Amino acid sequence: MHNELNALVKLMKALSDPGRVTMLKLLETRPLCVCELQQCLKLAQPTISKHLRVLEEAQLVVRNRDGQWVEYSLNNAPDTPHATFMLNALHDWLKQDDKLTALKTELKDIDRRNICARTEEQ
Amino acid sequence: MHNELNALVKLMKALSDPGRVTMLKLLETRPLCVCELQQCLKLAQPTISKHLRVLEEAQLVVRNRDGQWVEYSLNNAPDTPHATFMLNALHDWLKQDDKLTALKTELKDIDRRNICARTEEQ
DNA sequence: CAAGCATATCGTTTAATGGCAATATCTACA
DNA sequence: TGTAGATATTGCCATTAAACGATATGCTTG
Repeated sequence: MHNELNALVKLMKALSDPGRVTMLKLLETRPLCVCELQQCLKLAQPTISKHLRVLEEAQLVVRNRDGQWVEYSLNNAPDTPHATFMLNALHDWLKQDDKLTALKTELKDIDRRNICARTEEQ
Repeated sequence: MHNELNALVKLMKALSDPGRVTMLKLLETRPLCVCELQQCLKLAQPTISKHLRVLEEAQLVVRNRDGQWVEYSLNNAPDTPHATFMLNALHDWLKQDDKLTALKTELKDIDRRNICARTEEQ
């Protein structure tokens, strides 16, 4: 279905989850891989992956393999302009959110090369 | 919960349903009561009412009683600027949607004074 | 090519959503 | 006041969505 309404609804649905919005805000800082997002969001790895797939299908993020990691970044050239529009809007929003700024700070100390998913899960 | 993130997610959730988006697009034409929206959307009256409540809680529409009817219109003075922003965005979107333009045309022939909900349901 | 880590997928459970019929509430008016 | 129409609420069912553990896949490196 090449329906603009459907695409729009899918985009809005993708933005309808606090975890996914948080991910997008974190990706404003820099591209991140799954394990880095997992560290920040304290969610199980499959949950993060699934959220990222939703964001990808809404054209909000793109994936690039980086060795053993998969790096996700904000999509700055989506098929539809709506995704870009919403990413720009989101960039201006939530600037005062303490939780988000704390997470972004925390991000500075996170390095994908120092993360072991198995052991961190405990 | 005076959380901007939560409010944002609630706003996006409200925009995550094709029926609700359609309602907002129709309300761009003029204020509408429940029975008029029901005529356009072909959904049961309680369903329309429930959708309108979601839109209202997201600050996207306001309600005003007009005699025996309740008139809903786009909210142009919400507490948060996000709702206005999204209504403006929506105004520019979906301009080519055939189904929507057809509905808006149909709207011209719809008059709340000629609608009898009970009989229309058959 | 085997081991190890990162990521994706599968299967399941629980919670949230959307739809409707039935019913309650509110307004107008005879 | 009592009847009728418009809207809201309630209760219920079907579908979707979110979370997780278990497991499969992919890449890197010994």
